[in-house]
Amino acid sequence: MAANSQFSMALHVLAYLAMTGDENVKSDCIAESVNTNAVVIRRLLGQLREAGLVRSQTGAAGGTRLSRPPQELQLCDIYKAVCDGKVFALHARTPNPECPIGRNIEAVLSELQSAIDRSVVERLGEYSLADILTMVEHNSFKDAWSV
Amino acid sequence: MAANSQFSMALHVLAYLAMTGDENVKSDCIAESVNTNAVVIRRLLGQLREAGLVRSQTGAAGGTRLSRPPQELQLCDIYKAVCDGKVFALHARTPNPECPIGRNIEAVLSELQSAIDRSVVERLGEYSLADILTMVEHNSFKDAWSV
DNA sequence: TGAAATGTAACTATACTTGTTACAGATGGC
DNA sequence: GCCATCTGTAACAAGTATAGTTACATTTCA
Repeated sequence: MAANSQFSMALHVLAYLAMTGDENVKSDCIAESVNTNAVVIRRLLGQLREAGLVRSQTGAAGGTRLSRPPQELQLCDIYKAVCDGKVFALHARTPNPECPIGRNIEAVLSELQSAIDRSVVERLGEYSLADILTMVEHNSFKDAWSV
Repeated sequence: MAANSQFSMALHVLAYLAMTGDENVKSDCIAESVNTNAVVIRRLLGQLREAGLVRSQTGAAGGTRLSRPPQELQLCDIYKAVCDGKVFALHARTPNPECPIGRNIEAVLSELQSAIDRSVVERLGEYSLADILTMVEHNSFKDAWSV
């Protein structure tokens, strides 16, 4: 229970909603598919809702559905909705400013961090939720992720 | 104290070793620059040594130095030496195999994970430790990381 | 009004990272 | 040979993030 599986769960949840189409889906149903607790799902849906990716209704007959068709949901939007988007972290403590390296390394690392994070987002932007759904339904992912 | 700053520390340490050149550097000196404990540095150096990026000598007058010139140390090698290289994690629990999504999503996510991780490594492979040292020394990182 | 759903707070268990102390082993200088 | 000095590593503490769980207020429809 350590690394961040939020993105994986989010894709699972959204693929499920894409499959069910334009109807309210209960968090219990999703939780059963993901094999976790319904509250975990509702927490995740909360982030997706904030990002405008899904809509929810409270009350009886309530539930959640996609706010846009799967073709219009890019993976980078999903990633940004549930992750902080940092591939690596900067120093925990600020380095020694009296050292020539320590004085300047943070600025350089920060730029590098931005560049790497940006490349991840760009790569994820090449695919939509519809692509994921297609691959899941056909179970044919071979050759799908162009190298 | 949560996210992984190993890669940042590794770049700092290696930049320091690149600056000092071909001499044995004590973990105490590096620790002072990074602003942490010498044991933390020695632990990190252990991983870099396993990956063949540095050499160490025990005993008095011992220390650590680069095993190759900075131009030949690619950032992707450093990344792979100290990180597991996963931008995101897969499900904590295996999804429900009786659900059409749950049954196939893991394979698709695994492929996606590989593709994203690969793109990070490729991006990091565009730079060497010498590039980092140059940027740190000149403190001119603007425009350095081509978008 | 009541059943059924969401939204959210609170708590626990687990695991990872970092920092720290302690000490065995290696090495070079005297 | 002895000793100061360094590495390598085990062991432990502290802080923090994720995930799982229980509980409950709130909303909504029939």
